[in-house]
Amino acid sequence: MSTVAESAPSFDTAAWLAKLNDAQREAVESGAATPHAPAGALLVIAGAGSGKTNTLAHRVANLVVNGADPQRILLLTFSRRAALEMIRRVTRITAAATAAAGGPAARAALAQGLTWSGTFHSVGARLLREYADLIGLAPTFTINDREDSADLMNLVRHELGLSAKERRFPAKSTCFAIYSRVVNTGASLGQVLDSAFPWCREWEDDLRRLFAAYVDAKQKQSVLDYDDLLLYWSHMAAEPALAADLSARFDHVLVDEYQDTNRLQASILLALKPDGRGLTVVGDDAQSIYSFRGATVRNILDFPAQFDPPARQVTLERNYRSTQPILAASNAVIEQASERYTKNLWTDKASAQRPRLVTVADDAAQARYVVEQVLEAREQGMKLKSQAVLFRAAHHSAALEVELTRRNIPFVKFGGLKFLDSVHVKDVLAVLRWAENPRDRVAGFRVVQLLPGVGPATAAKLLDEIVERAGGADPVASAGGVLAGFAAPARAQEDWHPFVKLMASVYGRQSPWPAEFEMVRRWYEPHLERNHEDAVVRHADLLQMESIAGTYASRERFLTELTLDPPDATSDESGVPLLDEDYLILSTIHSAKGQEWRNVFVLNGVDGCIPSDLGTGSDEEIDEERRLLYVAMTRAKEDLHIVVPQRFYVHNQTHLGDRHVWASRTRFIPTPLLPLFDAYAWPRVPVASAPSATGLAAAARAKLEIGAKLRKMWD
DNA sequence: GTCTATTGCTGTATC
DNA sequence: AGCAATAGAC
Repeated sequence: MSTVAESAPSFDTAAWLAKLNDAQREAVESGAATPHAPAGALLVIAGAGSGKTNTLAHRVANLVVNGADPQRILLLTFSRRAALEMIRRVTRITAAATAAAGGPAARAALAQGLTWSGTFHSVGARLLREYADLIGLAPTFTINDREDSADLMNLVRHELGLSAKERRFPAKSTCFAIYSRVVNTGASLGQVLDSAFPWCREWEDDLRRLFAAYVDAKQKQSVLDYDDLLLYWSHMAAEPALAADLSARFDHVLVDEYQDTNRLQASILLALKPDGRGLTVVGDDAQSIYSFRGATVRNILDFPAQFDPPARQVTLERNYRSTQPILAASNAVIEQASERYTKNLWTDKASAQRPRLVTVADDAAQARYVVEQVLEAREQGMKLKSQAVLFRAAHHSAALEVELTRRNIPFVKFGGLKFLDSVHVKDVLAVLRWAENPRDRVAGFRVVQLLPGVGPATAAKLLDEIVERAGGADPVASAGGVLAGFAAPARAQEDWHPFVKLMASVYGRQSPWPAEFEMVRRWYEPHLERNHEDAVVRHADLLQMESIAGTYASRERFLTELTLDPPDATSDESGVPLLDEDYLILSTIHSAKGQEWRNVFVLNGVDGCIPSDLGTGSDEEIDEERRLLYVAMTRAKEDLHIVVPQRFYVHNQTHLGDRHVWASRTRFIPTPLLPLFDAYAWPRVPVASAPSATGLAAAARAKLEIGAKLRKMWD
């Protein structure tokens, strides 16, 4: 086999790019022939199911094949799952492209990897650690997830005396949400309060004080929250001395899901590639569903005009995923938006089956319907894994989960509560985080209070002593000593020594990495048993965690990656199904992004769920909810069921407590759109007494209207 | 100072 | 249903 020359080899590109359509091919090849002198910015508007991932992967592969250095390619994706998928595809495509010409050199280069591939946050974390010394950051900084951040906010809130107000101050998670929104959108506190948190308006001044103190606390403790990863990065990139160095690291920057980035992220890109050369962004304005996180669709719409000459735009409109009837219904739903979108999807995949709009009596019937249909499809050879149930909020699947468990059908749920959020897992992680960074007050506060007899006051005293003893120096050196010499309260005496011993060991890194986890777990076990009735179940979680810990190279990597990219599936009590086993997918619509299944069920297609009654404030919010339904519908390849329970159970409605609510069909499928659906009630009326099909549909509609009337009684 | 019981309030989706 | 603040017992 001959080796490939150093210069760009000339392959028969037609062969491996032949499967792409014209638009895709343009997106792949535009400006990619000269990877060392990248062309101007490129925007790819890629509709749902238009082969976006594949196109992006081809583009990266094409760059590599033409001689680009994979390590100088920055590939920003929405999740680590997406990043892994991208790497897998690029590797495969590159291998295929170079095999004919016998290109081991290109393949070898790729094997060393697309090392800079990940989410904005994880790439940010890596860069910040590398540049930490230059920007006055302790390289051992730890990263707070949302809950840790809220806990820190809470500590600060108490210190400022905001908890003892006459009228109750906003909850810690609300405070943090407000703060985060201000940071991510770049709007003022007042604007954010007006638009998203009007009920907190009266607290503006106190909130401003709180946020200032929160920022101060983070800096003193060397902890960063998610937003800081972007914030520090953008400030770093804005610093001329560092900016040159940063942007010179990467020849190509490619961003997936650009519609879900926020202003901070856009500013980072602009700082990295001010003239747009080598910059490619891919996204779909109709699938923007993360504005609650500060994402703005303006990023993608305004992208071309940011550069001179403006970015080149390629639009992928051909859908390869769904059948024509599914696409027709999805297009009709999105067309009702007040905002126009940049494309219309089409397909030549014909089918006689329209998407189904199924009316059922209630939650329980909805669960039975789904189970029955899933099983029927499986009877006909469709694997459970090819089927998915999607819903707006994590708890919408509760009844279904019960039914699936009862019928012994394995499932994996994406989204919702992560097992990282459970107290026992957080306890163990807190020990490790505190060891990594003894300044981390949230972690320390939590750990010390695990000991019986130690409460907030004692914990605060101890943490103060550690910081005091260290002076300005790294507290790792002094923390062990402070612990050993601390006058522990009488009730904690018995537990104190083992605790000191444990911490001394982890501070001193006396055990190599995964072994250290085990040591911490063993220390924690008695506390677990003392505090929790269901210690056995929780213990199993910790063991699972331990095996996960073993897959990371070091404590620092483990902690960082886990907070930035937590495993996103949760198991039910029956345990995680084995990977080779078949299981049904349950997912929030948000977590279903970028995925596809042959058979898709959308739960609770009713007003109050989609749109969520929390998201019906403004037109923008309603449009986002509409896009959410659009995203859900366009996940389906062959069959789509939107289930509409006429009555569903809500809990904790203000003043009224738990109750049943009469629901009406989602406003996103108004009556004129009904012909695009196969609408029927389930269980079906027995054939003998069944009215004609149209009569049945009319009957179903009449029923719905009654539902709406009844619902109005409660408004 | 810590712990438990009680009462009142609460905004979804996620890196 | 789960968290936050408070009261009262140790």
